[in-house]
Amino acid sequence: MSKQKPGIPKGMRDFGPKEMARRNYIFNTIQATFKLFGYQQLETPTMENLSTLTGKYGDEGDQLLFKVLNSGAFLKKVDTETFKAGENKVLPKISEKGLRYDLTVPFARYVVMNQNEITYPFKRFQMQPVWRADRPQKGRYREFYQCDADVVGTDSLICETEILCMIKRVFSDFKLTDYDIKINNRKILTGIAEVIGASGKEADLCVAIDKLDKIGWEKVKVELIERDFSEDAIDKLSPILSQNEHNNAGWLLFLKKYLAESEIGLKGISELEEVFSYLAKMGENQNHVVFDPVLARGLSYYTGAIFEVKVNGVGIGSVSGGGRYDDLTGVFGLNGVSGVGFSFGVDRLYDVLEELDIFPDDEVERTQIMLAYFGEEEKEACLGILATLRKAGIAAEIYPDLVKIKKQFNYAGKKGIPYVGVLGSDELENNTISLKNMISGEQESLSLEDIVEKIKQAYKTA
RNA sequence: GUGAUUGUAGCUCAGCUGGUUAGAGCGCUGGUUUGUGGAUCCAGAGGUCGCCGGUUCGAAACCGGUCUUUCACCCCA
Repeated sequence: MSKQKPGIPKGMRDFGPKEMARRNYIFNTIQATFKLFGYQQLETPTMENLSTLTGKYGDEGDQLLFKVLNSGAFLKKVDTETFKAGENKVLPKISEKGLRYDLTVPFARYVVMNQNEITYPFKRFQMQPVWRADRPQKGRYREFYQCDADVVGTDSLICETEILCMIKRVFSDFKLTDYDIKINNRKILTGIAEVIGASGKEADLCVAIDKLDKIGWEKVKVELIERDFSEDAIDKLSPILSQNEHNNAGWLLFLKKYLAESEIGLKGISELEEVFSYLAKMGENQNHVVFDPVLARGLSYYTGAIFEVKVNGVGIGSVSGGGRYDDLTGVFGLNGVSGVGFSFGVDRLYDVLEELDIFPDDEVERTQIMLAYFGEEEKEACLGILATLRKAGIAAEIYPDLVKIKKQFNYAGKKGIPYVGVLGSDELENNTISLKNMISGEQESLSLEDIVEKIKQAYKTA
């Protein structure tokens, strides 16, 4: 048997103890806020039927789906003729399952399957990995976690407002101060497209305009022409782009005039105004909330509010996004269920907190005391002590092998364990334990009861 | 999907225009101390030079392919 070098597939990552402590901090922080706002947890399977997934994310999205080969003789259904017809013909015959691409579509599937058991409005959160066969690069992985919170079965704009509140709360928990929650409304985009005489082309419009900061107005113009926008339309668009408004209220005032001819556009504005008014009533200001009339998001199913959160000063894309979709469950045969939701990208949040170096100290998950000993007899005595410590709620461990005391200390030092209790013949005789503080280096002889007290005390003050 | 880029010891990297036994620092193991870790000193172990093939008397180095890393574009969390 030849030795093989271990490795993991492209775009996949391991998370060691340190990463996990930090990731759990992120998960716990987000989860606490979700629960505080009345969301309940849901999990769905890793694999979905390919028929559930395909066609929901556009052609590009379909390309990025990980497909799972059928079990058994998967080639059985493929004859020479279909094989020659190419992968589009072969694929459905050899693969009927795929890895989930996001959490929203599986959620929609769940809602439809359980429509009669669910109490509406249904507020659920979900924190699970998703997979995309993308080319990995900065802030982009093939396996990454999303933390979604969605409400279905209500049109109330209170939900949108609460999303703003949740984002603000989570970010404040993370001690993030410089970030923007960009908000827009799909209806405003539709209105703009209407007003410039390019109805139905808001998606193209946004892809082009989104690059304004990056490539400049002239190049955006070129792209707009390439995307089949008329000169006239581009002229009509320019007032928005030259608008120098940085204030939400000012923007809305401007757009009310600009979109005066578009009923749907005005609807979008009034929805936004309603969200802002709720926000005020919930005692929140509009800090970090930035209205961006050209914000659009890839997923075409959004019909109302659109959110995207970007942390400033770091080279990482958006860390959170979402919006309202009026008919997500429609494709699964359940019409008239409106929903709104958003998602935190855990892996990108991790990168952001890392880059800004604002992770809290992760001492909490450490073992508090380790027992070291000199011989067989002492080792057995340690086992009882160990049980007592754990019963008292102290994270304790014993070095499992009888080795030199130096090695036992070394282990404790490496692992950052703050206390080591030493048992030797003297201690055994006097019924004491020598407790060494690994940080100060001090050592004292104590009874087991004293040690329990001391460690509990040390952690209470910490 | 397009265009670049990376791969040498556990880690971070040297290795000149192809030339004998591939190096350093850190880490690791052991000793200095058969009852005390993080310091010093001493010793030692660890590498099919990503993988496959080609050119050559000779390849870690050159060429082709492939996988992987990182990055930009596309798109997206």
